[in-house]
Amino acid sequence: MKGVSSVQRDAVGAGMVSPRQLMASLVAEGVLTDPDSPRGRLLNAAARLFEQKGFARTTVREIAAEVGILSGSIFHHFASKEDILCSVMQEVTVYARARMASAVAGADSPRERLRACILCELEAIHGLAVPGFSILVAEWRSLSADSQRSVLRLRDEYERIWLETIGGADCPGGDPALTRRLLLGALSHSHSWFKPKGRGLSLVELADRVLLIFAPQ
Amino acid sequence: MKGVSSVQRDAVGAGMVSPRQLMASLVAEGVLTDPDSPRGRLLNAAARLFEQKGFARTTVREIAAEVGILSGSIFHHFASKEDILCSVMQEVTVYARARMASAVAGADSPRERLRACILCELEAIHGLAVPGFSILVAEWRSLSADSQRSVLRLRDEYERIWLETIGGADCPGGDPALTRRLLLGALSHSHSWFKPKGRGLSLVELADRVLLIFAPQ
DNA sequence: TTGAATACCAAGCGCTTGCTTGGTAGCGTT
DNA sequence: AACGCTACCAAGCAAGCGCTTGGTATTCAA
Repeated sequence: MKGVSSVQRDAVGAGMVSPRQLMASLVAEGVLTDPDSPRGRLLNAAARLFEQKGFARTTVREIAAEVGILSGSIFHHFASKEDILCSVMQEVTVYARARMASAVAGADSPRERLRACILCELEAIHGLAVPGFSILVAEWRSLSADSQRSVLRLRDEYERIWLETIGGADCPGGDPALTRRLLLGALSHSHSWFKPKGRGLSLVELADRVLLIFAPQ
Repeated sequence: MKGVSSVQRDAVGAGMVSPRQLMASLVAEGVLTDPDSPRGRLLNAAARLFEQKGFARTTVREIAAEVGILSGSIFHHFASKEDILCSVMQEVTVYARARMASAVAGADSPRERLRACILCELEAIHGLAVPGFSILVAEWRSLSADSQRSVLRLRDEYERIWLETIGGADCPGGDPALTRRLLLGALSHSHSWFKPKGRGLSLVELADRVLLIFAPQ
């Protein structure tokens, strides 16, 4: 059981399986691409670039260069550039869903579960836990309608966890779907202003502030 | 005084100057481009296209075709494609700022002022009042650092109004800057899910729900 | 030993892109 | 009548793009 005694854990993961363990089991299940395979390395490089510069401003030549191959060789692994984006989003969604399920499972009270959801998504958005997560919101329009559907299908359970958690906590308004949408907007926008370094808020503090607004005690 | 008796007003504008009047006075001041001039028509067409398909997926040929000229002729009005985006953002910011100032001036209590801000921004985001507003958030990264600065300078007063209004209402947390950031995220994300038609929420109802969360009575 | 599969290279095709250049038509001023 | 200004056209350039094609090295099972 290597990796269990890993020193650094992210805040949500305390008491849960390690990120590495989680990913390894998902790879073993066959629902996630092995990050050490050629395809996996391409997906990671693409995710990083899409997050940094956006989909349209990233070229296949850059993605290829990032893993040390020529641009044409990419198309032995993906049908098109959009296929790369779609695959990145699918992988990110699968991993984020597993992480979210694990996060709420480790929380006891309804309010603690909501806190775990918020923190889990914040960590995903800021690349601490799920590299490429912010692409899901930022580059949604770059995806064809068909690809959008394929990602949405994977995202369903992720959102179901959210809705049940919000429904369990007593949030004002009594409309979990609306609360979720406002929360998603508020949290994902933090990607463009939150700086973890410095004397400002930490991610955990931010999560608590958000919790205080959306589920006042 | 043509246009004053305009039948349709947006919700925030009740009792205020009409959108046409406001824009006309800003044009007269020289801070806004006349929408009937060649440059103004190009800016409007570009704003519409950037909003629909995004900056990167819009070509200068499409913008030109929208106003019935050839692509090369665009560059007698703008230095580059990015200059078009920057100009759109500047114009949008100037107009939105004037509208926001007018909105809070028409509200009496601190809480009403916050409500007016929220509704005003919602109407802007959904293109009912300020076409192209959503570009400010969606395409921010498409702008060079210099252009970002030039837009930020114009945006300062807009954000100042927000911060003072939030500071005046008693929002939980006691951190107007954080509240503003969460609000901006929540409101601008509504662009991707809110459908005004149908039996769902209206924009005014949405504003009230948001107000209830961010400034509970 | 052969054959199939995987992963990649080398070269470049066809197309689109933002943008340039040189010239012209119309209009108002002097 | 001559000038200058604005607005635009016609044509196309250079660069960059996603992607294709034909071939090669390596691996591994039969």
